[in-house]
Amino acid sequence: MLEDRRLAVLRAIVQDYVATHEPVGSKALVERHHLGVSPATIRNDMAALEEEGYIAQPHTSAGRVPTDLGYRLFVDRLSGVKPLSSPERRAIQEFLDSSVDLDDVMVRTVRLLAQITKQVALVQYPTLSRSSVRHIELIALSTTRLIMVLITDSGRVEQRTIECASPISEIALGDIRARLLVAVSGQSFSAIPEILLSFSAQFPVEMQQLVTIIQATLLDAVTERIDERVVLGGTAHLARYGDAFPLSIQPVLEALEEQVVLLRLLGESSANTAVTVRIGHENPVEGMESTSVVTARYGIGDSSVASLGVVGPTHMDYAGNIAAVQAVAQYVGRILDEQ
Amino acid sequence: MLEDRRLAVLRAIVQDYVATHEPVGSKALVERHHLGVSPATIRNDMAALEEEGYIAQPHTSAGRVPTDLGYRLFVDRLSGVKPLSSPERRAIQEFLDSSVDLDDVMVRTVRLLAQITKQVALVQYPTLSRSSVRHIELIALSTTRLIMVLITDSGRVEQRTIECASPISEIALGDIRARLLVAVSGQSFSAIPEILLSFSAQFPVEMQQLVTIIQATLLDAVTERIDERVVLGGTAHLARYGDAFPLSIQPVLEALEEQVVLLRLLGESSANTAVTVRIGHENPVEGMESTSVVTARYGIGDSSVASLGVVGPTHMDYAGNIAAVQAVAQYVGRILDEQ
DNA sequence: GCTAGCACTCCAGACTTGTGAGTGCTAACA
DNA sequence: TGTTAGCACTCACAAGTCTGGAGTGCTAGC
Repeated sequence: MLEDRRLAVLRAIVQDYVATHEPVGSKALVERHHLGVSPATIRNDMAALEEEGYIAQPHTSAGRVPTDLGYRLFVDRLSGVKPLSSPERRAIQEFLDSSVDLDDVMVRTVRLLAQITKQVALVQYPTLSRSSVRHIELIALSTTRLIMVLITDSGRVEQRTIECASPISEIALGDIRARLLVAVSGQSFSAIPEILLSFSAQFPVEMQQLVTIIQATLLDAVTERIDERVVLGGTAHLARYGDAFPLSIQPVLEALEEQVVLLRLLGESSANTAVTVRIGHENPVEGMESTSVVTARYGIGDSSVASLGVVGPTHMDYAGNIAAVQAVAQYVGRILDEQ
Repeated sequence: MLEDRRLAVLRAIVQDYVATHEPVGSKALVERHHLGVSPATIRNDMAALEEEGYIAQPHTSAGRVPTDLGYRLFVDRLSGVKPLSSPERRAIQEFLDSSVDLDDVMVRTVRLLAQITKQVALVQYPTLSRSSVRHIELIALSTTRLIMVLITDSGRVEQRTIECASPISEIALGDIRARLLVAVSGQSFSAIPEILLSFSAQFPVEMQQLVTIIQATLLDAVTERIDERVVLGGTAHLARYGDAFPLSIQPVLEALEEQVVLLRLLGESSANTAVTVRIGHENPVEGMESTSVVTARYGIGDSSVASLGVVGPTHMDYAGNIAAVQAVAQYVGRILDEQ
């Protein structure tokens, strides 16, 4: 009972603080939420909450502000998800439905997510490790340059230009192309390295150089992780906080320019479908100690393939953002499924 | 002579203001630049310059600040380019030399430019209108979906997925593929629409639907302007200005999220190789009245194909930025030439 | 266990004041 | 005619002071 009210107080503090960005005091609390007790009582609860580290005072005689720990408790036990309205859901559906290819889906998703949440949005490209080769093409651009185009069963196209020291004969190239096609077509990416091991053996010594370089390029293409690409959008929302944003937004903007950082932010979400929230210093990235990250895995079929999420100040609307991230993750999975 | 000194005063004001971001007064001016006259004289010149609209006072008893018009005059007649140091040049060369494909060149360029100038950098993809078709491939992904891959002589790969209402027969597809290859291979993009006009006539009626959709997709691919893509980087530099940046950086960040806006910013630079500077309200984009844009065309061979540039506050280091943009444009052209 | 009351703290905003940078003007000078 | 020195004037800015009010913790009583 007592315990219950204390949590209610914490919830109220978080909600008010998120709404106003100003320290919230005991009196304002009883006025805005019908807690059924007097400010004095709330003060006792607040003292206890502060003792336990969930809230803090910027200075004496100021209201309380949730700590990272407080947000954590709020998210874990108190927030609940705020379901999207059905017009919102419909908007998502329609918006994503009209995308034409993978790049387009990614760009649209990031825009959508940024727009709904009014935060910075991140979307990671789906991993290709389970892809298999649909087609491979080798085309000469000049006597010493050629291009390799790799098409996967999911319709993804990868390209590589290859520079060769000595001139390439059309015949040799055709030969390699044909054999390569036979060898790898239909094979999964993960099987390719194995296959390539013995591939060059079937060619005469004078072609070895060319074969080797083509082989290396293909190997590079199938082992390169496209899922290390992250699309970013909505950075303008950062500026909206003005002074309310702790310190400057510069370190945050800087961090967000690094692909590596974006990947770390999206991180390894634990569960498969659940939404992960990293609050403040729980975040592994330097310079982003005052931001929170809400991420979810999205999947094609029922295997999860990559993450997406939003980044914002710790005093964000967790319930809303969690709902949005979850919903978008679901829809993206569905869209990719269809394609 | 008098005229000369007045311009020297303007130059000094711009330089000091750019360095300090604070209104500059007559006394400070004679101290920092050896103008050989007294503050009182400078004041007269300043009054004249203000009269003519080149400088302004934020308020009485404050120093002077250059107006957009003042910057304009400075850029046109006073600044001169500040050549890059040779280590800088070497760094550019090395940095760009190690790029592997077009996307990579674009990304590296934008990073480089942002880093050198400490501003937001923009790089437009080179136009393809003079490209020609090297190879075209049609590959079935499922019974109703196929992918078209178009490879240009410059090594650029364009892809499109095609959805078909009725199942596609392998034989029909092979047929179309072969004829399409004959029809368009080696042809320039600009010639393709003409060629396609009569293309579908050679197929029997039951294949018309498929042929039509493939045709439409190809047409779309060759007429789509890849040069409408712009890469952006260095947005974190915007935040560096803090309060020094007039108003908020939010509208600027918002504007920069729109591809269309980026294109307008890069705009049609007049001359071929010269650097174009748009100052403050000269800028065609709403919300960016207090930013300046320095752009240059870059070219493959000696035809100019696209633009790159930087965006920053009007009180930027024009001499430095102009030099950097020019140099990078040159190197990028050279790199693309080699490829 | 809750509440009312009270003394205490201390920020935020309003107001005041002094300082100094900067100006424009005028009169003298070269 | 252009330059300079001097002077009175303006006005933002910083520092200092004051005050109201929001918020707290504590204690005694219900």
